[in-house]
Amino acid sequence: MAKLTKNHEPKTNDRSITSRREDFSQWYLDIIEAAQLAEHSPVKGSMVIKPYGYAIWENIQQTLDRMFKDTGVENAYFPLFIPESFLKREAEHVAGFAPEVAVVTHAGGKKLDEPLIVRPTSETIIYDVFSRWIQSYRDLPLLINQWCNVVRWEMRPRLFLRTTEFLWQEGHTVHATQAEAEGRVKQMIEVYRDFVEDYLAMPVIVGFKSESEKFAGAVYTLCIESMMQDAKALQAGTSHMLGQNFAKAFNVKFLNKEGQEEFGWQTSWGVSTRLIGGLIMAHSDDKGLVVPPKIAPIQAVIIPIWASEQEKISVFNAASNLVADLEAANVKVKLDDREGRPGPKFFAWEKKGVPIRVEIGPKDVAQNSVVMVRRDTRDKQTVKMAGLGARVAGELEAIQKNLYQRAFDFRTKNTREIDDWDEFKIILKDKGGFIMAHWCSSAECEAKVKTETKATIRCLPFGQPAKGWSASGGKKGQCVVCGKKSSSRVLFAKAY
RNA sequence: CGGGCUGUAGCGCAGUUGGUAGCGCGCAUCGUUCGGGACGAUGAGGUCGCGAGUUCGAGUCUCGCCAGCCCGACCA
Repeated sequence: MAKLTKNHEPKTNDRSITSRREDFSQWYLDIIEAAQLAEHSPVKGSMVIKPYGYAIWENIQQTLDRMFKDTGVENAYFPLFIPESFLKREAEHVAGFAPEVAVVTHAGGKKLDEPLIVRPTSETIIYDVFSRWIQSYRDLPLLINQWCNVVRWEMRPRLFLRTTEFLWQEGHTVHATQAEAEGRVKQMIEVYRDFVEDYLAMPVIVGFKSESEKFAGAVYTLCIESMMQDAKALQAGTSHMLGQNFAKAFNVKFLNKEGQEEFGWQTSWGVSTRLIGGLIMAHSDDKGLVVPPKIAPIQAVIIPIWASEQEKISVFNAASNLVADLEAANVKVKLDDREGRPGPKFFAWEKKGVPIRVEIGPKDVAQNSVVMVRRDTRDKQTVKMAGLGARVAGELEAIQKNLYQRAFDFRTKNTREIDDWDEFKIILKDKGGFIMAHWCSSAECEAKVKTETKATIRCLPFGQPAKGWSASGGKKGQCVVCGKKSSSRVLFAKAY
């Protein structure tokens, strides 16, 4: 578990980001503990999410939920337990998930006729229900989302990134045509991209998963991939084109305008509490968590400083005016009115990643000013009390931009185009990061890369000149492994 | 399931050739303090991972088991 020194600094305090890569997992755990986000539960692999961590999740939920609803999606809820036979109806799906499902064999004091699985994802049970909801093309498109927990019995759990039980949302849609379904797949990955880039300030690369990495049962999978501060990749969200695979397995049919029976075209898409893990690894520093303002439960904290009782009265007086001013400017503000010295409070809020700290003491009251400190740069300045709300709001925007830019620059610095197999191996061993390399599309070459370097194909990127990698993605070349013809570069990286 | 490391107070750790349990932080009370982790005094807190064995005596030695972490296979 996390080790804190006697002064409660994360123990990697004096190290730079690069040197910390050696001990990145410990650093990551330190941040989670220091920020009071989560802890291990008595059951191996599951975690307790503490109030502050959950508050971040709630902000993620609320924002995404609004974005989904803007595209016509509605929320619903489906059962936790799924008959085992459901899982088996789609061949690829069962092959992909069977090893990691938890199975309930006994309940109510007796053995069940048919075992129930705890959902690892809900395609099967939802589509069984959909088959009864849908009769006519007039029932389409059906656009449903659910927020829930799922269970996947993974071998190596990791707080937030891969826990046995995790919270997520899973969207499931049914469409009358293939084209419409494909449009939805694209639309939702773009929603994820917007959310992750604009709110979580994590630049992502959007693309297709390779055949071997796609969702079990999908025709193809789109994903967003982000780079963490140790230059490894994190899959932050996926959107699957299911074609008619599940429709055929679960009898999701409708009558078209011509009165003919057709199978529906389906999609599913999801993001999870893993996003919180991504947030931590993308932005935090050796002082603790750094939360982008747009997702922060508390955007500004006011710390009053006083010695005498008289000072306390005047300082609190001024502080409560500031609270009102900041609230009027739509800043989520907290006044830390606890007893105690200011020093420990500074550290406590810094560890939680609150974007802006406002210090107000007798000197400030006398001069009608306050001290404002940014979490991202730790830049400290004296500013006027009047108009503080607007000033802080502006600063929050600047922090949001800066975090994105910092992550973007880091990714750029650690992304390389490689055409030589030996160089490919050396770079992955010594530096890691993203490698854009040509690939012949064969599963053999993909597997060879994985065995020899531990890197995988993260995605086959779309061209995205505006926001991401844009170099010679479209140019033809030769597979970095076997030398055969390749039509474009793909993204290789070691991943979480 | 393989390879390595670790289990002693809430957390981090020390504990010598086997001799009756310690330190730091944190916590509680009081006082002085209060602009980047204050100081003093007093105090609470332990089935030394579990179980056997050796011994007058085991945190320490032996055997077995369990748990956790790291590295691989799995993965949102």
